[in-house]
Amino acid sequence: MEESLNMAKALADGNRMRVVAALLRNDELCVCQIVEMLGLATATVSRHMSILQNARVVQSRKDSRWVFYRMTQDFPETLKNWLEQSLANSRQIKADNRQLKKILACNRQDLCQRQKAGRCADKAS
Amino acid sequence: MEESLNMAKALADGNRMRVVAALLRNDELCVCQIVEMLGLATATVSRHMSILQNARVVQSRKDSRWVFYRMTQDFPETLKNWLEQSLANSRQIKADNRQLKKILACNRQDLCQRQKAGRCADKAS
DNA sequence: TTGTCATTTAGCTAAATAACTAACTATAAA
DNA sequence: TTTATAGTTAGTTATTTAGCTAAATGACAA
Repeated sequence: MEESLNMAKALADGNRMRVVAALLRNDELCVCQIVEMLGLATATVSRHMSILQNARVVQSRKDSRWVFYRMTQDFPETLKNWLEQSLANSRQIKADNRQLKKILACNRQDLCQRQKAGRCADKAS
Repeated sequence: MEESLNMAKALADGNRMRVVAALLRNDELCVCQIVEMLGLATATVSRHMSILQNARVVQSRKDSRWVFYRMTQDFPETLKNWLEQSLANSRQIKADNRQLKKILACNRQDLCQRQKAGRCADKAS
């Protein structure tokens, strides 16, 4: 039960659920992009991502200074189906997807640097 | 997202997950039977059940003094599938199922009365 | 090497949660 | 109507968790 329980716990947080929803649509996201989407401190996001990773919901790949996260390959199809169905009509998730489009259009380096003050997405709009 | 999140939170507790696993196999269980299975105080179990009910995971039916819980009809099939698959090999869940057989063989009234001291399942073994 | 940048880890605080006991509600039996 | 019984609700306490800032790590650039 421990594994399933960890997975349920990993999903039982609004911010982590938003990240998972985003990764179900977006293949791969960089920490700074997730930070931008959630509007939380980088350290907080990092901690969320490590919870998701420990639960084997996501996996990470390091590319020079950036860390990218994606869903694990063995994330249960059944759970994926549930999330896709149940989140399809969520205002929050729809808004996140819209914002992500803007975020993905930004230069990552600029994004990271602006996370000490302004917002890329704001600038892009 | 709120609904899905509440459902995930409802499942993100070991004791509640055990109850759900039990209800996936047992159609309907009385509070005192769940108390016996989990080995927690009645009040604690009652609170867990109300969390599951608020999340629309379970529903209740009152029969004179007893309250029976079962899965809601609209509990997502996808989630049910995930739980069945991922919990199939859990030691804990298997042990619970074995114990439930003994519990279901007990007289409910005796069970309730003995919950102030001994254990029906112990007596039955 | 030294400095810079993206992320993680550590340490702290405030809020949420699970457990218990005790008090309450509702049903049924005496 | 009183008394007993099965569950729920309230109130308390201890643990867990999410958030922050600041310090540490690891990779690249000068």
